[in-house]
Amino acid sequence: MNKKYFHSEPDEREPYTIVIPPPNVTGVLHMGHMLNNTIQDVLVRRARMQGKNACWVPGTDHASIATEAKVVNKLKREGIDKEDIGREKFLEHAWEWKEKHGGIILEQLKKLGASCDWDRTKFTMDPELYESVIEVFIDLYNKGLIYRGVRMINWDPAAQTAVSDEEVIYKEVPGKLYYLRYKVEGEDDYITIATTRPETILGDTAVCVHPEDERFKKYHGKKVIVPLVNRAVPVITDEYVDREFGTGALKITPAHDINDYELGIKHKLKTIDIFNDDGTLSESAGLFVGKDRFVVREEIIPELEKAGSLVKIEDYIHKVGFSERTDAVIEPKLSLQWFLKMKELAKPALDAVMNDDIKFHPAKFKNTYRHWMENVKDWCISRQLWWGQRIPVYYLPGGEMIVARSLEEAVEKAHNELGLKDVKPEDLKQDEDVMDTWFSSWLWPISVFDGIRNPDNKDINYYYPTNDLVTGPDIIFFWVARMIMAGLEYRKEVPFKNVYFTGIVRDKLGRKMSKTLGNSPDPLELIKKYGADGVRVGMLLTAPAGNDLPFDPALSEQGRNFSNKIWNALRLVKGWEIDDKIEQPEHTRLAVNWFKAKFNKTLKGIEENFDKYRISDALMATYKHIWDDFCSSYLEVIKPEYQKPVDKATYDVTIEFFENLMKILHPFMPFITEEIWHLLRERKEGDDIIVAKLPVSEDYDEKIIRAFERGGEIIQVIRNFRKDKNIPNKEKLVLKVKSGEGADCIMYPVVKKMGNIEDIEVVDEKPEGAVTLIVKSQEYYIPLTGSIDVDAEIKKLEEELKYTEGFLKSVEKKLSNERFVNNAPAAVVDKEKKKKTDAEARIKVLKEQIENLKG
RNA sequence: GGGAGUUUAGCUCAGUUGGUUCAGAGCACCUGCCUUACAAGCAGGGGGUCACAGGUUCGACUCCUGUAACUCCCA
Repeated sequence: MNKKYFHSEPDEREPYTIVIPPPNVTGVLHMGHMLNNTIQDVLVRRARMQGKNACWVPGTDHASIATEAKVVNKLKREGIDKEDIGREKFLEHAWEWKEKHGGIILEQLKKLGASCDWDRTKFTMDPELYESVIEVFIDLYNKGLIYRGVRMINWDPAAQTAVSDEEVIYKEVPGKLYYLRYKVEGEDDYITIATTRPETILGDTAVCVHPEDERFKKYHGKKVIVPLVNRAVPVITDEYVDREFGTGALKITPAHDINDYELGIKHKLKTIDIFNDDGTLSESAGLFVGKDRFVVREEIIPELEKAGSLVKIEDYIHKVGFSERTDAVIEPKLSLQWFLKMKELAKPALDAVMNDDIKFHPAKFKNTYRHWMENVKDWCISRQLWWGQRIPVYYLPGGEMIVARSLEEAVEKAHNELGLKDVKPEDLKQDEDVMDTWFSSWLWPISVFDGIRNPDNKDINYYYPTNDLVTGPDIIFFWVARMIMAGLEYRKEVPFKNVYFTGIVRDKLGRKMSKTLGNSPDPLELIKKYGADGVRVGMLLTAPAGNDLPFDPALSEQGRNFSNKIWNALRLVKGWEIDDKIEQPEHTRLAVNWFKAKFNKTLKGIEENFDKYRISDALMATYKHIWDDFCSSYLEVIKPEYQKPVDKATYDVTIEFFENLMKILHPFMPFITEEIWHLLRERKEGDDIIVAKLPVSEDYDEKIIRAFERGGEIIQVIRNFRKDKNIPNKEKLVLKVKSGEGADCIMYPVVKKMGNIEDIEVVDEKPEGAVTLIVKSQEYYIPLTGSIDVDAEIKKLEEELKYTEGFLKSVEKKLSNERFVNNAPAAVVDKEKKKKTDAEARIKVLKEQIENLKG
């Protein structure tokens, strides 16, 4: 669409805003994106058609670890080492890479039909977004929420950077449990410990036992000798130790295990860091220096055996943390990092969700959210990388820290605030690290409107808070929670009103789709095969909120078939010859009235579905309404006889119906609906469906809907009758109605047309040689010229009778239960009574029929 | 190990405050049709002890308790 319909500027209309969850700039479109963005597009298109000023802001994030890794690899292939060319040159390469490969994903989204405001495309490293991040860092630092400290962090030895707790994935892997014995100092006795990581004994600074554990009481206060390195370390006691695990004695390596670290602080133990940043052993290990941790794990065993320290080895399955980005085994490591205090920020953010200022769909994720927020830990926001916003902190040779936007500002601060008048720019050294990518993303709903730097600008005031956020539950903490914190901190207002959590797209076997498994279909191939509309429908049909979605490419086929059905309906309608002199037939008039009512009823249901964010239900309702009600029912009724023209009134109203149907379908299937819209009638410039006014449901006549249903039932028994008796549809029949209460139905003209009935007339008695059809308790007769199979008829009727009698019995049983009649609400009892009389009437009819046939 | 959630037709899921508008939908399956919009279709049809066991109630898919299986999150 080149007509700028996707673009939005603030005006007097009500805004409707979505910010895209920014995909990784170097990524390519996968099925998860398809689902996610299809849902956003449905919401945006609907809002636009409701007359709101719809704005969907697209963009990408810089994905520091992933992108840096890619650029490093590329340079490596060219024989260039990152360290050799230095920071600035490296960043040039990174930008070059971004310009070349970045944004492919946005082009792919366009193919899907995503109606983003492409003029507003943002990138987390754009100058204004970069600056926003820096401003926020400085602000939070000044508020005392950001601090620098040595903490145990998750170290990714492959990317050589710290990662946050959320970026560690724990997996169960088979390993070994090694039993090692430590000699008690000065005695001929040993304590045996169990460990999964024998290489870390080089960093041991204690052995810990449970204070109550009788087995070890005699060792309290003594020292043991760490094998190989022969270091004497104390035996300490702590209730943390699980007596059941291993031998009940635990080796303590404060530098390389988070729990050991805590114990180390508590018991004031020494800390020996035996690893280098790349996962090899350092000088302080004393042995195996320079060798990789996993190599050492193998090599240390024979050494331990030689030393007589190895007791036994058992197979053991344990959980190991892996880096989300590089899949390297995470090394807990002590490191100097920047942290953001979370407690204060979390409190209001938790409240906002719990009191429904922000609604989660489905609501079950409130639990997950609360649990995390109540146990929130400080966020490690520094990354040892170059691709990202560099931490705005400058160090003086004396160790003083200055937080400043620029070197100039830092120098100035040194002069004026610290009184260090002779500080020169070259004396200052900026922190080498950059910030976590999520530290950009958490500002996204604000920073895309420049609301951090210019908190009172037109865009932010108009578009913020945004309406809906559509994302996966896997990043509820990474992103959703933190955006809420940032929103409340910087705008004093939630960043969005609703969060729609999609499911995770899986393959037919229930496996998560991933590149490594190769089980993900290429979305663009699918689009080529089934059309963007088809794929959109296929995705949405099986994707209720929060449920995982086992994707089967065949689902897109259903979507394509639906497109096909619509094209055929158009072909039918546009193929009619129009005659403005003929009258509208009665059956058509009835069908038109019925369809109006049915349309409004369906529309009401769809509106309710959208209110509850039940997108797939809304689509299914639309789908059935078009296929079943419009194509199978309405068009079949009004369809003129072969090669006969249609009256003008009917044609006009049918086009109108068609238009309305295309409108309600448009958010789901933008391409076909726009095309059909222009084929339905001549349009003026700018009369496009994307900006058409969405119909709003009106009151409707329920009676006519019920009457049509009844007509349908009659048609069905006639059709079954024809099939039974092998009477072709072309042969006209006469239908007689037994006189009485239920004899009338306003839809008889429709029945005549659809059942190919010559005439419907009311009679008092069953005509000679006629077959009886029963709808509810109303009798119909069809006179037959040939003979009828009396025995078969009787048999059928008797089966029917038996069933109805059984039914009556169960109802009577209920009604004869005094406690039911006394306790149940009157309406329920009445309903049962009605059922009873209906059943009785039907039984009477059936019995008479059988008598007649036998007689 | 701690917490949350799920369990309804072959598959994916609806089922609001307990009462035949509650046992449903789509797909798949079976049967018959190349009927002049559409075989990517039309007309019919079969299929579920609502995970299991108890309990509350006149009445339970729906409420309570326990059991089992699966999923996710956290450690």
